Amino acid sequence: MMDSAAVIGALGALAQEHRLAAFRLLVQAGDEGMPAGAIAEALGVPNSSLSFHLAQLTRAGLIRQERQSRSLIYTADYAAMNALLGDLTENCCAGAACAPDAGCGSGAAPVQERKSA
Amino acid sequence: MMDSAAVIGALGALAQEHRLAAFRLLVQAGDEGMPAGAIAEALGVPNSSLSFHLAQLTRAGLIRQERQSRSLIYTADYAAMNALLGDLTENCCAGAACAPDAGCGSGAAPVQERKSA
DNA sequence: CAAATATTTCCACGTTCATCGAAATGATGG
DNA sequence: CCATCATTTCGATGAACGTGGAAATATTTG
Repeated sequence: MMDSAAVIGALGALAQEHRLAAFRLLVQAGDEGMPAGAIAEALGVPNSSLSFHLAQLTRAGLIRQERQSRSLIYTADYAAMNALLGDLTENCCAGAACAPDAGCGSGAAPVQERKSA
Repeated sequence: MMDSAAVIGALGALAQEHRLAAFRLLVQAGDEGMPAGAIAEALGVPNSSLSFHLAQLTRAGLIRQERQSRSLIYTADYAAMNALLGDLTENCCAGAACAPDAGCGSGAAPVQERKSA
């Protein structure tokens, strides 16, 4: 049951090209996560700019930060994302076409496996 | 399969207090929709401000406008919202806790019935 | 401690966003 | 066609956002 402010914060955090891309990247990276530098390189965004965006995502509670020696590893917070989707689904469900059955094994990204890459 | 730009547009459209409230109101209003004035009053936002927000939601494809004599009736576009949720779900599904089973009949808002109000 | 590495914070800049009164546009009725 | 009602567009203003180089902050290594 996220409150409106949290929902708005999460939506706003994802409503930006680089942040959405970063979040998607982290979701695909799985629990292993990725260091800030790798994300910046993958996205082609300067470190300082990316740092700003990662801070936004962190503040929204969508990702988490954890230091691993020199690097700061970022990981997606699935629970937070599911809470957001759940909240949105609740408020979208008007009896009409509800419960989006997309993705989730359809073949989009069978992630979480390629952690040994 | 919304493209990134569409997803960002929709997220950005919902990431604002008054717009999220307006969208929720329209979802609950069902196919009947609501005239701009009624939304403005319900939300306690000046007409001109609300008009701006409704335009944003419309541009994002989340709501639709239809004139009914003097009033402009707005209705939520469930398909668009479901497409958004589907896209987000796809990119959130990392094997972990996927498919948000919240709402959808749980008792949140058995809407779509009270259209004869 | 000094050098090297990984990231963040600071700062200044231009852009976009949100607000709301006032004026303009559209539609209806007498 | 004039008055009225419903809504939007215009315009100005202040706040928040996105950007990226330079400097500052951790952390490991020699």
